[in-house]
Amino acid sequence: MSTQATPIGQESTPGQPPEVDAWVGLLRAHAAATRRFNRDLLALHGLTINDFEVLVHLDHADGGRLRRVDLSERVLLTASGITRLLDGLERCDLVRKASCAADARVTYAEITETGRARLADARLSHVQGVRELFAERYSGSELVALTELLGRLPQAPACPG
Amino acid sequence: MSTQATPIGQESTPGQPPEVDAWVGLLRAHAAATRRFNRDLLALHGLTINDFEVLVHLDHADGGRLRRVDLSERVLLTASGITRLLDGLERCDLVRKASCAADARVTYAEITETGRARLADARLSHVQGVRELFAERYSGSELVALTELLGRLPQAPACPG
DNA sequence: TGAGGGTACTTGAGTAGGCAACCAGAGTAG
DNA sequence: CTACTCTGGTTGCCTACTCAAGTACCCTCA
Repeated sequence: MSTQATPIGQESTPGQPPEVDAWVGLLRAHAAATRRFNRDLLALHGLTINDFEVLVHLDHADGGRLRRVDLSERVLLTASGITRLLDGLERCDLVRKASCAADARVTYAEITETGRARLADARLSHVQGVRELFAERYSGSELVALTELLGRLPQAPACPG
Repeated sequence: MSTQATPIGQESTPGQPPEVDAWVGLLRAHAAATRRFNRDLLALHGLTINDFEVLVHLDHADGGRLRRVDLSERVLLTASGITRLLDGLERCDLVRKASCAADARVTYAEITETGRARLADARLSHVQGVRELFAERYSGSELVALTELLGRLPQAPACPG
């Protein structure tokens, strides 16, 4: 019984404090959107959302390469998560390893030409999908507001505590 | 270079259309918050976020029971996801099966007394955690706005297309 | 120079959850 | 009653990820 009776199909979890409502909303929104995008991306381009995000970051990075640590911060995966994700991308030849002259510990992940091509391809339909989903429901200023609000939350790179 | 230089540690993915920014924000916010809550919830009460949500819904439901289908809509898991999640909860005796007289196909998930107790327990600290995280960053009206905005997204129960 | 501690990454083991294929009961339609 | 379809649910197989432990390297500081 807020401003507007929940427009949702089900009552989500009534009577909760507003913080919890927001959290549940985030959870549901993420679950729904994620599933949808993942499915599309996977079906059309054989990439998961995270694969895609990683490629985007590499593509954008200087020299098309990033240290694994930096990647893991950017996409919020653990180090091991990144290792395995990159394993997959390497097998598909979308990414290759490169070593660092200055520090033998680091292995760069470097996007390949195949990777760039695949990304360009996927970007087209994925970004399109994202834009549609969001544009259908939000005005420009609402998008800005949403982004700003969401932006306040994250930044727990790996282990906040 | 928007209204306010990205307050984030890294530039996330600059130059994207606003819809994509919002989407990336959602992804990151979810990843960060989820990891944190899941860890706490798991450490303190041996529950995942989804376990918790399921218990909440059961607790709130009429007779403490719901059909699996309905549960899966509420927490946005697939049918199989729900089955396995409930397997776990049943093993811990937090939930039990109950059959439906009117329709032999359905098996209710019914919260047990142990389940209610565990939930009450977990709720305390979890809700507290959620409230803190959100209250730290949002005013009351911002919370409402955020919830409303997020609420527009979901509702792809299983297979929208 | 060599011991201690931090950092980059990998690996082993385990969990969550998706998809596809399946079964069983429920509702029709003939 | 049989046949067909729809719906609720479970199962097999597989992927993505996490955590914890381990390896290799860097960087002190004595």
